[in-house]
Amino acid sequence: MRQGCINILQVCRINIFDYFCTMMKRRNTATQEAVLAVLTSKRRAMSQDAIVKQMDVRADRATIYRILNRFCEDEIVHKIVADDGKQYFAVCIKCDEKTISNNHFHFRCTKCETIECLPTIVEFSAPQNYKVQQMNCVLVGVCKDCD
Amino acid sequence: MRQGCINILQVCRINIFDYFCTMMKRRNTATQEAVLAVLTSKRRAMSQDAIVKQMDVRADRATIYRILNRFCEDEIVHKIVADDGKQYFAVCIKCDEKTISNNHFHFRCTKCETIECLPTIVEFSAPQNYKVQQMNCVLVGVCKDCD
DNA sequence: TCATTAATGCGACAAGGTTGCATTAATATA
DNA sequence: TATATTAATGCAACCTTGTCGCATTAATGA
Ligand SMILES: [Mn+2]
Ligand SMILES: [Mn+2]
Ligand SMILES: [Zn+2]
Ligand SMILES: [Zn+2]
Repeated sequence: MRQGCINILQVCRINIFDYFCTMMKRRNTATQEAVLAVLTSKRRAMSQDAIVKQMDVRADRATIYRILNRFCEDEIVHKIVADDGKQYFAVCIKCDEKTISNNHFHFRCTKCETIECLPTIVEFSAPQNYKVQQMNCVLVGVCKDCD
Repeated sequence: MRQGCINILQVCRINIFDYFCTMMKRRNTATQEAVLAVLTSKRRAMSQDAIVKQMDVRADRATIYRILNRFCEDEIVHKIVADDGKQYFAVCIKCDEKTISNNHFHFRCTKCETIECLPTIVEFSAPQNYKVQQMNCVLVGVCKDCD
């Protein structure tokens, strides 16, 4: 990866956490910063246990969940429930060239067991008088790196 | 509902269970028939506990799950994991005028708390070299009956 | 420096689902 | 019909994921 990219990512990460602390009036704690750091560096949808494994700071399970739910409330992270019934969390990337909103497909690779946000918007025509407020769409298969 | 419809549904249900017993070489048991009867009569995606509540025969939780997974193996039922992380099961309807395959959206109504199969096929264009084998797509909102 | 209270750790808990194992009963065959 | 085979079941134990209450810690503002 080019140096430029790393810088952009790092600036981005700092900005998100900064936004979280100042705009959302959250306290600056090592654990919260570490969780966000993992999510932004991996750029994948990750489960609680996967996140903990990547963290340098130790933290309780309940705390991690509380942090993740806080991130969701503040809309810097979104939650996906995969077909294994587990919750996965991914940063809402806004510093990228293309903004990825919440209405996109997710892809679970059965080989590398990762879940990623696809830049593919979910298109549908719901039947008459159905009001769609959220969606949770996961495609399952083999990703480009595993085939 | 017209008498004709009921007849068609009942014939259909008998045929599915008959198919299950003869073609799939499964034994004819009251519990299996009861589970399938609930699913075909409700025509909704139902969770294990919702199914049990509708059953006249009593059966163990583990047994119900084993039956449902057996139905999935034999492809007379399909499984959806909703955004509450729970598994829901729905008959694969083939006796209807329009066949509903597995590649359709599901809709969870937050008011009546039901999950139904929509006749809306999931359309998407996965990125280059991604192989999609299954999907689990749930739209969440308010259904036509609740608004 | 101190007061406020958000954030954390710990334990307990619940829900959902699976598995092992003994028992029951559906089916095929004699 | 009687018997053997083994699929299906019931029960208990277990695991995983996620949440909650409560005491404690520490970030923040005054
Ligand atoms: Mn996403
Ligand atoms: Mn369906
Ligand atoms: Zn992969
Ligand atoms: Zn409804």
